[in-house]
Amino acid sequence: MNATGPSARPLTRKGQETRQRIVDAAAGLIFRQGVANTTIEDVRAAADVSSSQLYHYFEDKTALVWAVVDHQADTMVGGQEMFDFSTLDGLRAWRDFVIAAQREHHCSGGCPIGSLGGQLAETDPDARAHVAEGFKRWEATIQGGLREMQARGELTPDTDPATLALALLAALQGGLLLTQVKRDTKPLEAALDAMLELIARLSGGNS
Amino acid sequence: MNATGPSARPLTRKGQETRQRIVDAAAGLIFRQGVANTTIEDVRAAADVSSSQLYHYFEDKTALVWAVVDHQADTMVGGQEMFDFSTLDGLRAWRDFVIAAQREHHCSGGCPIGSLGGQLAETDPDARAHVAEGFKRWEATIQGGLREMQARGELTPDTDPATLALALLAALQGGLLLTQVKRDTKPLEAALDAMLELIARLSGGNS
DNA sequence: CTCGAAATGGATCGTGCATTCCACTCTAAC
DNA sequence: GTTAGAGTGGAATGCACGATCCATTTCGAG
Repeated sequence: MNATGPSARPLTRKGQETRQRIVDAAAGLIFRQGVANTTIEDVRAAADVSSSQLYHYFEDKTALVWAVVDHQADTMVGGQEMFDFSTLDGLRAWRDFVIAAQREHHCSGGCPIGSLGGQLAETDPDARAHVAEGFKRWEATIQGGLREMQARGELTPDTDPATLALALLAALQGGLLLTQVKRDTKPLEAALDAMLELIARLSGGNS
Repeated sequence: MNATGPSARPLTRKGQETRQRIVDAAAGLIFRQGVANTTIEDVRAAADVSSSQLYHYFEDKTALVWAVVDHQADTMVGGQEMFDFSTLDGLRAWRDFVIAAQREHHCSGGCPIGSLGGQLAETDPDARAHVAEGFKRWEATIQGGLREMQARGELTPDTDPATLALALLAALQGGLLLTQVKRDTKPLEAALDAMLELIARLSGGNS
């Protein structure tokens, strides 16, 4: 779950801090400008470290990217824990939150994990696996809520929570991508509302 | 809609062919390895041209990328014309086709336009606009079908075809992204099936 | 035929950027 | 307080890759 430095070197407290500073800086830059357009020099300057430190903590640029992927997955999945995916109101609150967040960013950047996936999937198989792992954890969170919902009888028994969670995550990712490209939250709203509408209908209501 | 060469130079037939060969080669390479990992030299070799020809037809690499974006949008939108988005059966046929296509590619590459959007949105504002334009045309196709469906009374009147088309496209994009990252068609299936289920329910049926 | 422009070939250049290296300093265990 | 290894600084290297240049051939209108 956490990319280690070259050959799992031991880290002092100070070392951990520096390493973290590097990952944070890299994550921010990569989110804003993409993987390919973020140079080691950019990261070096933003994290206020020397280039040797970068290579002290990370084998090379790809290793740093892996660490960023894991970091973003942690952040993203962690940030969803405050929401309740087991009620329609909880899902709606989440929907509102996601949309508001995009609006704040002026619809730029897309999904911190998803966009990494798109950039790395065909380039770096290991990174792709890291991203896939991140999505898996994310799905699990959503799935847990839906399963709970179903256990309470608020979701038709013939619905598969795993599949529905996957569909919801896909709608989110696609909505974020279109929103990023169009610089407009409408696609994200449309995608999430459509999925919530379906879930509402699957939970007995039908309007 | 079509990126022109440096200062709209006139093109002979042979010139058009060469230009097309370059765009085709670039599109293929970029689809397989991404924008950043496709070098001018790669394109040069694949298209079997000299580097001067590349710069004869395209101002620089970004201009070539724009042409590729337009080309992919044309291909994608054109390729959907054979489907009927105004009936549930037509939509299902489209669903099957898209999924089969992914399976053939071993789930790699994602959406030819969508993945470009993800890679270029924060890097090249002009390219982002080109991608947005492509999506707009794509939406229009889907929207047309849904509107027809509604005109026949097979879609509840309070449904907005534009919004639904956007949601469907988002589900497709997200499904393709997850499928690309996971190398498994399940996410794509889940996303499209969910949207089709919703559309089915919006067209009167409710199971 | 012929002349100007388009098309082509390929060598060359310049540099952005990942990576390496070595010298020096700090930390913490014993 | 000594020492081994972690941490830091910054200069130096090397090359991949985008871009330029110029010479040569082909095309097509008049």
